[in-house]
Formats: sequence, structure tokens, C-alpha cells
Amino acid sequence: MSRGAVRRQRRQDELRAEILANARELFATKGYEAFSIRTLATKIDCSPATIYLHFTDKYELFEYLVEDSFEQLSAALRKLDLDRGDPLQLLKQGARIYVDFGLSNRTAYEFAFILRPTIRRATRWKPHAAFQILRDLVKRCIAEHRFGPLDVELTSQGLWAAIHGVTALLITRPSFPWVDRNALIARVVDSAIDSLEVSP
Amino acid sequence: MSRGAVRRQRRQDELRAEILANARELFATKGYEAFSIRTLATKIDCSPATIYLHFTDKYELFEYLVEDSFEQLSAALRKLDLDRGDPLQLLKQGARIYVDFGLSNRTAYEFAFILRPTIRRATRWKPHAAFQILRDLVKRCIAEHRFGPLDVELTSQGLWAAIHGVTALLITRPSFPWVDRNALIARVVDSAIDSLEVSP
Amino acid sequence: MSRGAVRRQRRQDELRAEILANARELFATKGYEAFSIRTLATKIDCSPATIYLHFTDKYELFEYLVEDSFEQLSAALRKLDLDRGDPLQLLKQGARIYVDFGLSNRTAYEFAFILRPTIRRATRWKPHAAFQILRDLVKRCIAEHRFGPLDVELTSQGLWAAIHGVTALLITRPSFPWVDRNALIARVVDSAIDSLEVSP
Amino acid sequence: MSRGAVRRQRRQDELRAEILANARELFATKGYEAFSIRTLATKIDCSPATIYLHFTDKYELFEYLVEDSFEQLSAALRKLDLDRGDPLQLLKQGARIYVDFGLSNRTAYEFAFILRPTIRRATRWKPHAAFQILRDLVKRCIAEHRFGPLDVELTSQGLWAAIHGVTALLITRPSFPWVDRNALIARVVDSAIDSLEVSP
DNA sequence: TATGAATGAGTCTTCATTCAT
DNA sequence: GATGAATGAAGACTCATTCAT
Repeated sequence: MSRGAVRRQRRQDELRAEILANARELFATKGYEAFSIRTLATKIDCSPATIYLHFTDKYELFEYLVEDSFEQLSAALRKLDLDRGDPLQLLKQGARIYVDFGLSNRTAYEFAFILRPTIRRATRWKPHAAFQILRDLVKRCIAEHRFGPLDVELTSQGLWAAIHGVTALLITRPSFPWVDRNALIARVVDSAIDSLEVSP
Repeated sequence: MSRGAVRRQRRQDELRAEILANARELFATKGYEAFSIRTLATKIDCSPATIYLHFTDKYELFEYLVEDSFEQLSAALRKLDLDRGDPLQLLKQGARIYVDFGLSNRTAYEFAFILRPTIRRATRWKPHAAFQILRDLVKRCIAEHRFGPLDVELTSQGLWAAIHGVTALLITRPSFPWVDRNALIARVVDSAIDSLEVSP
Repeated sequence: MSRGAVRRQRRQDELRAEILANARELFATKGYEAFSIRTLATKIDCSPATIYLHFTDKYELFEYLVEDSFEQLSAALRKLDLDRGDPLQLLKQGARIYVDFGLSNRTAYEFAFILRPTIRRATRWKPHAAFQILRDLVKRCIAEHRFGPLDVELTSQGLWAAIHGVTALLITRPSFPWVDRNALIARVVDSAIDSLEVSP
Repeated sequence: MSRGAVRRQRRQDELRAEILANARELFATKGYEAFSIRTLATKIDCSPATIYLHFTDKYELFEYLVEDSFEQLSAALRKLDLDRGDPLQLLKQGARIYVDFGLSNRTAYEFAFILRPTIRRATRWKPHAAFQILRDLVKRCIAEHRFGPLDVELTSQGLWAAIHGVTALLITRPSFPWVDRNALIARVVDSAIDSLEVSP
């Protein structure tokens, strides 16, 4: 690749990154419908047509951000050393990472679990990688007798539901008079997991 | 009030009710932004301008439906005889009613806890009546020593978060491969509450 | 109807008429595709949205003008007293009226026989009233032995084709160095009809 | 010219040919306005900018195709041996070739006689070579006393008009319930010419 | 009370064209 | 010679809202 081409590519990438960053922001604050390519273009100071050089349409842009958000969440969870250590501790840590990820990456969390495009161009929500990780940990907890002989799928979904609950509420109702967030999260996570434990 | 005035008032009320019923439907299927006064007017066969005689704008209409939805939820919960019986059982029943309400009144639940208007005209989300009921039950559980000496507020919020989690996911991600819904709900409720119990 | 309503209706009708007149003009000069609702709106000094109060979309507006043009042409032809007189003379007069109509109502003629919308929303071109009149005259010519025993349909279509030819060329290629228009039209009409005559 | 230059020139020419072939197709299906350089570029798998290396703009491309179409039509007509044989038969054959050319080369015919670009950059339609051939035959018919002492120009234009009529209608109104096309064409041609003949 | 008409602003998207490389 | 990137201008169309009636 020539010097010029390299430079061009770089500018290109920067622009794409800027589009994504701003789109993320806008989608999350406005929701799918109220998000407008025009506004986005204005915000990053380019013409609407330029956006279309990178994404074929609004929905594709949205979809990309959803994928990307799942990606980020999985990445965060993969930082755990999943195969070693007490699975129950790992599960609690995982749950905590999940919630924390949501709170420090609100927009990503919104894409992954809250926003819904009106045009459901056949968006089927399938178990995501993060959920797989959770499930694997639950499986280990059962296998290693930290939990009773529970149904893996049921347990995992129940757990996910509980931690999604805190995360979603803290994100979407920030003005509610919440108690200390850390305590709240801890309580939800502990309640959900402790009850499954085989008492020693 | 004269006979005529009465009749007029009645027609008035009917129209208002029709507006509300259809608006609820539309808001819930389309979301705040994609909802259109025009479409609403067409659906109930009147002019857009007529809607404005009952609600000053789209947002006010939305807000009304939010209030109303909270109302409905509280009404459902008030069917419990809150002052008698085992508070722990009552709490579980209450939680179950909460989730069931959400699933059989998706639109109302969406208004109360999921939808967010784009224009955040300083909507402050304050503890709603349903939450108060929950809290009162928690308080009784503690007072009657079914729970340990827990923080009422923290416990109540944690509980709410968990049950909101299932409800919201079941509503907004219907195409996810959920396990049996009843079992899932039961698990979330039980997990959240059992762990708080003072072991007998 | 109240005084106010009448006045409103009148203004309404005027606007509609203005829309139609200007749309006719624009469609004819620009063609279907290049015609723009925006331009039309600007020309009659109203907002684009206003146009949509009268016609649901560009295509419907176009279609209306097509219908209307056929209507006008038929009206022009119906001025002939079709049942009396020498059918051959009537036929020649009819042909002449057809061409003259086209030349003095270019836009109407364009709608009826020249313009084609790109989006062919199933526009099936069916025999129009003007063509029926032509055919009836041909039928009479045959019945009254001014023509030989010709096929009515074939003869009528052939005749139509010839006179459409002159009309279309004179309209769409005005800068061609035509001979005297009257003579040309007369020639085409005469040639097309004389050859069918039973020599006396 | 060097070997390299020759090869380069060849590639060049091929590209140009491809542009033209596809542009012809697109212009004819979509009309002048709906034709898009972008679509063209996509179709032949090159960048829009590349098209501009061969034609200064959309209009020039269009114009070239018009010229070229006239060219093709003349070529088809020149297959007649114009100087020998019965001029009247030749004229009929010529007319038939004209119509057939139109029907089997719709796009070319559209360019030559039907399509009109919106931007009329002062396109003056001048007598084309095909017309000249027609006129020459008419002249011979008169000179050789197959026709009466007619005005050459008037006769030629009249003839052209008639055969353009069938051709244009058959092309632009294909869904009309036409009688047998061959018979129709024959009728139009015969009618137009027979009437000019000096009866033997 | 109810509404038909009207509109300004804004939606997504496409286009012909230019220009630096 | 060829192109990828960029854009200004324009396309059809929809909407919340107002206002005269």
C-alpha cells in the first residue's frame, strides 16, 4: 500500500470510529426511532451521504452497534479465569462484572439488552456469548456440588434475569432515589446466588 | 348539570377513553417516537386536532398513560389482603402478581417501567405505590422475624430489581429461547426471597 | 353548508385546480421522473405537505391527469354528431380533431399517449373512449359500404397508429424542419383513410 | 504505437463499449431521469468517476447513444439496394425495415425517436440519414411515375409519421390489446403508400 | 366541541459530480 | 488511467402542531 493509501485508510478509519462513537451515544439517548442520520452527520460535521459510505442504512448501523456491544460485554467477562478457582466465587464475580459493565457502558448495555428497533428486520435474540459464560459457570457450580442438582438452563436464565433487573433499572431510571448502588448490586447478586448454594 | 350537558359529558368521556385505549396500544407497539398522533386519530376516526382538545401534546398523553399504568399495577397488588396472613407468603404472592401483571398487561408495564420518551421533560421517577406495597410487606417480614434484621429500603429495591428483570426480559425479548416461563418466574421470586429468610 | 364552509370549499377547489394545472405543465415538460412534488409546491407557493392533502402520492396525481386527459380528448371527439352524415367524412373530421386536440393540448396528449411513469404500478393501457369512437366510425364506414369488408379492429388500430404518429412527432420534435403542419396532418389522415375506401 | 499502448487502448475501448451497452439498456428501461451513473457504474463494476473519463456527463452519454442509434437504423436501411428495382416495393420494404428495426431494437428506437432528456441543451432534431433514404425512395417513386406529382418533402414526412406511429405505440404501450402485429404494421405501411400510387 | 386545512421542520435516502491520490 | 471519498442538492414523504371556522 502506498503512503497516500495508508493515510487515506487511516482517515477513513478515524471517520468510521467517530461515526460509531457518536451513533452509539445518539441511539442510546434517543432510542432507535428518534435517532437520525442527519443529526449524526451534523454532529460529526459531515454530510449525511458520507455516513452511507460506511453503513448501508440506519438499521445496519444499529445492528453493528448491537453486535459490538455484545462483543464488549463478552470481552469483559472473559477476563475472569473461568477454569480455575471456586466456581461460586467466579459466578459472583461474573455477575458483578456484568452489572458493572452495564453501568460503565450504558450505551453498550442499552444496545445489547434494552433498545429495540421498531423495524424488527427479523432480529432474533439468541443466547449471547456472555450468557454462555454464565451458564458454564453455573454448570461448574453444579458439577462441583456448590449448587444442588439444579436445572442448568433454568438457573442460568433466572440468574441473568435478576442481574439484568438491577442493571436495567439503574440505567433507565437514574433519577429514582436508589440506595447505595454498590450495596444494591451486591444484594441482588448475593440473593440470587446464595439461595442456590448447598448449605455446607 | 342539564340533561344535554350530561350527555355531552358522557360522549366526551367516551372519546377520551377511546383515545387512551388506542394510544396505549400504539405507544406500546411502536415506542414513543414512532407513535404518531395522526395514526391515533385515524384509528379512532377523528381529526388530529381533536386529540389536542383532550391532551395538550403527545408527551402529556404519554405521561397520563404512565400514571394510569402505575395505578393499574397498584390496584392489582391491593387485591392482596396485606395485613393478614404470613407476610412472607404474601410477599411471594405479591411478587408473582407483579410479574403476572406485567406479562398480561405488557403495554401498561412498558409504560411504567420500560418506555422512555425522548423528550425527558424532567420526568423524575419516584417510588410508586406498587413499590410502597412491596416495601410494607418487607417491613412486616422483618418485624415479624421472617427475615433477619435487614435494611428495608435496600431489601425492597433489591427485590424489585430482580422481579423487574424477569418481567422486562420476557416482555422485550420474547423470541429468546426461554425455559418454561412459570418455572422461571417462580425461580427468580423464590431465589430473591428465600435467601432473606431467617432459617427456622 | 354554512357560509364559511362554502368559502372554504371554494378555496379548496381553487387550490386543487391550481395543483392540477401546474402539475400538468411540469409533468409534460419534465417527464414523470423529473417531476417533483417539491418543485410543484414551490411553483404554487404552498408546502409540499399541502399537495399530499389532495393526492396521496406522486403517482396518484399523475394517474389522475392521465384519466383527465383521456376525458378531455373524448369530450372533444364527442362534439361530432356521430350518428348522422357521411361516416367517411366524420372519420376524417374525427381524425383531424384528434390531432388538433393533441397539438393544442400537448400536455394532455402527453399524459394520454406519450408519458410513461417509471414505476409501472400495473398501469394497463386499455382501449380508451376516444378509440372506441374511432372504431364505431370505422364500423359505420364498413356497414355503409364506404370501406370494403375490412377487419374493424385492425383498421381502427392502423388508423390510430398513423394519426398518433403525426401528433407525437409534432409534439415531441418541434424543432424538426416540418413542412406546413396543416398539410402534413391532412396528408396523413387522407392517406390513411383514402386507401380503405371502396372506389366508387 | 507501442505494444503496451495498443493493449491499453484496447482495454480502453472495451470499457467504453461496455459503458455504452449498459447505458443503452438502462436509459431505455428507466428513462433519462431515472437513469443513474451510479447504477451504471455498479453494473459494469467500476467507479462512477471512471465513467466521467469517457463522457463528460450524463447528457453527453445520452447524446452519443442517440447518434449511435440513428447510425444503426441507417445501417439497417442501407441493406436495401436502393438504386435498383421497383422503387415502390423498395419503399414498402424500407418502411417495414424501419418498423422492424424499432421493434427489435427498442432501446435504439427509443433513443432516436422517443426519449427526451429533461435538460434540453438545445438539441435540434435534424433530418436523420434514415429519413434521407426514405426521401430518396419517395423521390424515385415520383420520378419513375409510380406516384403522382407529389411534394417530396410532404410525402416523406407523412410517411415517416405513419410508420413512426405504429412503432412508437407498439413499443410504449405493449400491454394494449393489439391485433396481430404483423398485420397491423403491414396495414399501416400499405395504407400510407398505396394511396399515393398512380392507379395503373 | 370538533375539525379540515395548512405548514415548517424533519425523516431516510439517492444522485451527479468533483478531487486528491 | 482509474478510483475512493466526499458532498451539496434534491427526492418523496410524514409529523406535531396550529388556527380559522
